[in-house]
Order: sequence, then structure tokens, then C-alpha cells
Amino acid sequence: MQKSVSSKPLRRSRQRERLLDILRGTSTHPTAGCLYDMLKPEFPNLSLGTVYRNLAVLIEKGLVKKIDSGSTFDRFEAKTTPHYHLICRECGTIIDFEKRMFPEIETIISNEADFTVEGHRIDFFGTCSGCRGRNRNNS
Amino acid sequence: MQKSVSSKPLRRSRQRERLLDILRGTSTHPTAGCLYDMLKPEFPNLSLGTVYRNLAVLIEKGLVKKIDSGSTFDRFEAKTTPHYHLICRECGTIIDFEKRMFPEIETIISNEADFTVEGHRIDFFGTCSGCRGRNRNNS
DNA sequence: GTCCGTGCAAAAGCTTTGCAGCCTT
DNA sequence: AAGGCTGCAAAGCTTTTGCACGGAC
Repeated sequence: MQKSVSSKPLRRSRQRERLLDILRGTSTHPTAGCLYDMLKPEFPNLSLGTVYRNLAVLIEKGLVKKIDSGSTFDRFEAKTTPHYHLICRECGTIIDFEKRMFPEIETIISNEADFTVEGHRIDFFGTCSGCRGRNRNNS
Repeated sequence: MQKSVSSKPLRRSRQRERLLDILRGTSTHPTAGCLYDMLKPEFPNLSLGTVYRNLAVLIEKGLVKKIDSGSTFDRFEAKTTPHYHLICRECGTIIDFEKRMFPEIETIISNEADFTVEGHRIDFFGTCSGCRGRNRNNS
């Protein structure tokens, strides 16, 4: 739990570049295992350790964010624009909600609490349309 | 990832009652290991499995909530009133922010997205006053 | 030539689970 | 008496790490 600012010089690696490509090209909020599966065809010898190490690097560079969705495994995204998450309790899907509704929320909290706010997240839990329909049909 | 509604009849257990007592009596958002340590003096044979099992039961009953703080381990709380969390990136402390600022936020999302909102969380990340002071002194 | 990144495998950590016996109902 | 609850230990899973080698600079 530390704001590590390693200043080690970075070298290019195809694995890391493709990892970022994939994250930027999807809106599915993949897990590390997912990303591993998606990269495996391109890098047959890829190892999960590499995926995790590169995710850590990209997170430190601020290009990727880790999402704690309540599951046992983490999900990741590369979206840089502010947005909220709609997390389905039934199937685990995470849907992005693009419209930013409270632009000044961090300032408000900073002013009211003795705490330096550097970021925030707003997540909504509930049932996605797919699961809602499925429940109706089953009952 | 399923809304399990087990209708198994519950029996009383001193371990579970005391676990809830402790959670209700603290504002430190303890981990499962913390709770285990706090209960151990009272139940010398207590096992971590029991702590986890009872946390699961209490969560299903809606009396306890799991907090995903970005750490490797989960934290728990028994506070029922709506509130936000200020999570310190440096020391991991979670501070409750009691003033509810957006009472109608769930309705707004429900109306704008095809998603049935049942709950939400708002978390702020940053630096707590303690770590801020420590940083000033070290630099 | 450095030394960062990778693959592989082992380790680490938190959480879950099988089982036999105890305790609540 | 029935069956949930517990303690104990083993297993499970995601994530991290040590090491030697290959690749980027």
C-alpha cells in the first residue's frame, strides 16, 4: 500500500504493447486470465506472470486501471475518460456509464474532510437487462 | 456471482453474535484476519473458516458489507446508514464520510440506463491527514 | 555490453471447503 | 433426534516472485 514511483527506464516489449492495444480495444473489462487467453494465440509462450507484470507497469504509468468488482479476481480497463460502472450482481458484467454527473464532487469532499482527494469511483450494483429478462422467463 | 437466497434455517451461535457485535462497535473496517484476532481471546479455538463462513451469512442477511479497497484482502463493515469511503492510498486506512450528498443518484441512473440499480458505492482515493503530515516531514 | 522483459515454475496469500463432532432447536 | 455450526486441515485460486535466458537500447 504505497505510492511507488519506480523510475526504472522502460524498454519496449511487444507483449506489453499488444496488452494495451487489447485493453483499449475492448469494453469488456477483462480479467488477467482473459487477457492471457486473448494474447496467447499471438504469443504461444506467454506466461501469466508477464501479464500481471505488464498490468502493474501500465497501472503505474496511469494507462490502465484496476477495477474491484466484488469478485474474487480483478478486472482491468484502459479507458481514460471519467465514467461510472454498472456492475451486475448476477452475471458479473460491468457496463460503462459515460455521462459524468458530478464534476465537482472531489472538490466538495476535499473541502469538507481532512483528506486530500486524488480520485474517486462511483459504482452501481444491480441487475443488467440480460439477467432481468432471464429471471422473468424462469419464474 | 449469483444472488443466492439460501433459505436454510439459521441457528444461533455465540461466534456469529460476537462477530457482529465487534463489527458494529468499530469504525476501523477490519479484515477477516483482524476479526479473527479480535475474537480469538474470547474463543481460543476459533478458526478463520468460521470467521469467513459467518461473514458470508451476515452479508447474505444484509447486516454486513464487504468493502473492496484495492488491497489484496477484503475489509468489512456493519454500518447500515449510507455513507462514502475515503481510502488512503498510502496506509490503506478507510475513513467514513457520513454526509450523504446525492440522495437521488440511483434513480437518475435507473432512468438513464437499462439497468436495475439496487445499490451503489462512492469511494474517494487520496491521502489521509496522517500520511500527508508524515510526507511533509520526510521531504 | 547492460540490464529490462520474459517464460517457467514455485511460492505466497487470502478464502473456501470436506469432514467429524458439538451444539442449538 | 435433526441438522446447522465449529475447528482443523487441506485444497483452491488469483497474484507474486526467483532465476536464467533472450532481447532492447
